[in-house]
Amino acid sequence: MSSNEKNNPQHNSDPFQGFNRSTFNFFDDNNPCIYNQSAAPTPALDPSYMSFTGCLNEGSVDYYNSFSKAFDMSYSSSDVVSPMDDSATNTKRIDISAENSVGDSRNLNHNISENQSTINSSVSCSSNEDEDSSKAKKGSGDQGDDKSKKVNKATKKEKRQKEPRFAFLTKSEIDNLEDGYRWRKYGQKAVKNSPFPRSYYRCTSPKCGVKKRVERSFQDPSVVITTYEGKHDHHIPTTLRGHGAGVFSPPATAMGPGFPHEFLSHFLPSSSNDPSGNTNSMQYQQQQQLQIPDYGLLQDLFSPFTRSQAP
DNA sequence: CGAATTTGACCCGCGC
DNA sequence: GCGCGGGTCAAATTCG
Repeated sequence: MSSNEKNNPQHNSDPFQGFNRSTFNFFDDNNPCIYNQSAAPTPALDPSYMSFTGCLNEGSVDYYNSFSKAFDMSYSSSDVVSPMDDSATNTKRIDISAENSVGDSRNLNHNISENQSTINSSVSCSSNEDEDSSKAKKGSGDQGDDKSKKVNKATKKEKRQKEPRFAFLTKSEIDNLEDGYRWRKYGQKAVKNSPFPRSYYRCTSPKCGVKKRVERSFQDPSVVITTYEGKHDHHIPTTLRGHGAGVFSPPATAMGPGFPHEFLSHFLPSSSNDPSGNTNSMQYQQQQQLQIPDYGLLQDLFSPFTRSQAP
């Protein structure tokens, strides 16, 4: 929590406040995609930016395939995510290992510093089985006085599956960006070489093991690095308390473009787990929307998601 | 008073 | 083997 967030009137009154001038890039190593979301149209006209649609056209693979790959976890554990090497975006290629994709902000900051006008976000797709299974279950439970916990952890270790990981660089004044899901903070750590701490959040939904890490770039404090890990097995809660409640349904549609975190969050629930069975249609809608070669129409991009989430 | 956050301690992996 | 850094836990604290 940071009391800062809680005391932040913007955060309380308008969860989208911080998103208005956000720039999101997401891509994988095969299909660099940048989605520039900005209230001001200027950045979209900046040649250094690639529009979302342009991104789709540019890449040989449609964006859905891109994300499919991401969720299919075709990468190996210590894979290197090479976000992009695209002169059109004036961005240098950097290699971000799964471990460092977000954890090591030095790489990210390096990337940022290479081009302050283009914020690169890595959708780092990594099979973190080893990392997750080993690291997810540590701490006091292993302290010898509770063997049952130890057993549970071992069990969980076996069950633990590969978790996709997605990192975003988001230009926002708000650290904890609202994405429609409810998160509980379970830790905070100082980041080496950075004055800004890294916060660890876990989805509050039962049985949903999705985690996210939030940290701020020390070289560009306006950039928030958010890493999602895992897939939500549920829809965005509609009973969010406070600022979250009801934000994403009608308002998002009315407001135009939704927040890309929300956008991505709709990818997170696996289709097989979707009880409503309409995921495919959603994906279809997404693809259809994305075919529109007009940046302005991106305002409609997220509407289908928002509508479909209504219970 | 329940829920969420804070924070120090702890564990583990990795590099040296 | 040791130290460092990342990640997690859980008691204490704060908040609504």
